[in-house]
Amino acid sequence: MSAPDSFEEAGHGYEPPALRPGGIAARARVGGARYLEGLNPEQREAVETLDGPLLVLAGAGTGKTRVLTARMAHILASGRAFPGQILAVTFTNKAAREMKERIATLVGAAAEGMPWLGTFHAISTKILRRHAELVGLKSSFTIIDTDDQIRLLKQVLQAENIDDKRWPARTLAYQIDNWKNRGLDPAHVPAGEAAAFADGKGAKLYHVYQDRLKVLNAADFGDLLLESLRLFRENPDVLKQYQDRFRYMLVDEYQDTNTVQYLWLKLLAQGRNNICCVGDDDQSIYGWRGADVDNILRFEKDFPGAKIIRLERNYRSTAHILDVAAGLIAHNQGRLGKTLFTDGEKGDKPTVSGVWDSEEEARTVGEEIEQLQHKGVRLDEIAILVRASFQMREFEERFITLGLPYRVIGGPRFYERAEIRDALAYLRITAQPDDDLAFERIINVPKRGLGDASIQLLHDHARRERISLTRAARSMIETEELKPKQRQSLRDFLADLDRWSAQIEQKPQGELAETILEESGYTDMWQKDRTAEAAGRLENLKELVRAMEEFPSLAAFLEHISLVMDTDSQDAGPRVSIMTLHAAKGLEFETVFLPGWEEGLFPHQRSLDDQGRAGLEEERRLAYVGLTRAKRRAKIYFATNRRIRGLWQTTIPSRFLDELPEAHVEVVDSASGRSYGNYAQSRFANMDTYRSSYTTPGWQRAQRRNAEEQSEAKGGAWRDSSARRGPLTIEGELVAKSSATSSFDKGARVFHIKFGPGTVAAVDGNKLTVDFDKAGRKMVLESFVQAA
DNA sequence: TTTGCTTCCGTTTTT
DNA sequence: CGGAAGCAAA
Repeated sequence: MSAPDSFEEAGHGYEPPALRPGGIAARARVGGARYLEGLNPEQREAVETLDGPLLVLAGAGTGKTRVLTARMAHILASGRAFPGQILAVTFTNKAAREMKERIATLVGAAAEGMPWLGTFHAISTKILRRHAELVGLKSSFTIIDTDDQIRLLKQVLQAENIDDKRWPARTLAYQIDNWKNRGLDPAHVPAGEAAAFADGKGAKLYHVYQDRLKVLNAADFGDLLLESLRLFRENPDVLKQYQDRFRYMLVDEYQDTNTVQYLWLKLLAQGRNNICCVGDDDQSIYGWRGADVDNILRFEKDFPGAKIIRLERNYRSTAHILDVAAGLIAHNQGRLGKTLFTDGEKGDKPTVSGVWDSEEEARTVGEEIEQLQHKGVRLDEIAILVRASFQMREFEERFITLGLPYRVIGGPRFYERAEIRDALAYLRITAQPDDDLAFERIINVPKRGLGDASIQLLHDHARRERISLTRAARSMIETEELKPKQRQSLRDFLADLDRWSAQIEQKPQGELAETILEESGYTDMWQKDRTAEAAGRLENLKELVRAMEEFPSLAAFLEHISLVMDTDSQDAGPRVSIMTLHAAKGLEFETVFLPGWEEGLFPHQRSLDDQGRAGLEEERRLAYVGLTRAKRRAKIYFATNRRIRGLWQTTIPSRFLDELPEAHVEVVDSASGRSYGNYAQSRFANMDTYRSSYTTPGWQRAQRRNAEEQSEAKGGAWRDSSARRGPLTIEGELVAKSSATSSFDKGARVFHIKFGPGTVAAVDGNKLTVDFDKAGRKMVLESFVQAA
């Protein structure tokens, strides 16, 4: 990022001609612009209102992205700005990418570049790199993630002699993030909060941490925003440059902005005052990570003269679904107010079913999906949206048994996986020998006999001499401080490093990465590992190398990796999606299953305890988000019993169920024909009808189950618990259907995607009982394993 | 330095 | 109950 790019010359202080013959403007203008076609009046107004602050309140499924992209096309086509003069911010890379693609289709290559379309973080980074020295960084600064952040904080705590048991680094990291989200640097932390951590040392630690980051020439995610805000505040001339430059600003998902982001936007908008924010207060579900709904609620006050346009015409869901969602969200108080409608069909009423427990819930959902499948519904049009990820397991297990293809969305991102982070650390340390965090991460991975003790010595030396760990290592292999074995090991490692860095210019980065991973013994380490995940990890490493090849150089790759690397591995074939409600925002499915609508789980107890009414309202918005994902069918479930932390607990139907407008909801019995939880009871909130948990069938069953499970192998318990439940269709069906004989014999070695390698213990038609090396005994369908 | 055992804790997650 | 993290013993 050293070469000054086109910033200085491109459009700085230069007015683009209103219309340029032969340019985009002329092309798009002919016969009423193409990008305006098919917009409804409100959407069109939102696209054409270019001057002054504008808030577009875009309900779920009302064509928000369409408006944003059309608006950009309009700005470009009308010659009001060059691509480089539009600032367009999103929260995720995915959103940014989608927007880029859609603009490209609208206006063709003209939008190429759109250099300032990106995430808050990507754009701040870009700005920060240009003026890094003004905030005490070098433009090549490293962006560290949460993991590095915590390790660094541990060191800080240690250096300050603070017991990291009583005051965990995680908590401090959380606190610092929190401050950064609110735009507070160490000097501005409120005294009360500063005192709350480590007996008043909170602010001091924050300060020390920031200093350490500067020494390491590093910034954490929070810094990207906070430091660029500081840059603007302390350097009015720099701010002015950007204010002049950005003739038009667009902000996606404005309800998710936190305080720094808000302040940052506000500063920039003071230039041209053409800021358009798009969002939906009813879909604000990230309060717990700093998003401040008030930002959107306050818009008119913050930006005087602001215009508000509501998009309420919904193009996604049927009327009943919208009515149910509307009825629910109407229970929230702090909202701008907006009611979705559709001219489309009424459709099916969303259903609410009570089931006995989570097992029956998974079974019922599984059966319904199979029925839908028979009706011709594609599996990738079906999603299961849960409140908490532990709910996923039961569905996964059920689907494995059924042989129903599914995919779990979410989970650790690609670049957060240990193996990827390790590989990146190797690359970082090769490219930038002074990257202490990278050094520390991999110095003993794979094991080189350089454990905590040796690292501590290195640290001491580095600190004493004020040099990086790599340099410290170089000088320490010349001394007697380390034991001979360690010294040799370290010497070898440094030799490796030198050899690798010498090849940076010679080899394409992909090849270099392969070499490094080979020679360091890293690949080897995983090849020797026989756990279930090892194969996947090696696969991920290959994917990393493949991804690297897309970049022009190793440095370019490293610069982008921390912000842009995505997890999207598009595995083929239609599958049911399982994900959290949070992960579902922005997506849509024909059919949506919404299990676990019970008090305590949804709304989540923690949310209620910590946030009170605000928490409840956010949970309700989450429910709203869930419902509005459905195009045609929404199916809600609640279980009467749920196992939480190993204990069976009797649960109460969620209050949200009572809030659904009765006229638009269908209450159905569970598939087993027995409706355990009585929805009618919950409607009138008669909690007394629930017997004490000591006498409920669930508790008693749990007692029996626990007793039995202790004396049984896992596989046996599985079989047994089904038998105990009376007639269980699934097992009978599967066995009956399987006239085919398995191609595996008892004793065969097999490999399962989820459970890893194992040995076949028994064969029953197309069902195998397998003793997995790691996961224990499981019954699986033959089609789910491969010969190993 | 590494291992196996104990303890603790338990919602959501982008960058 | 199950996973992660931390800690004492080999």
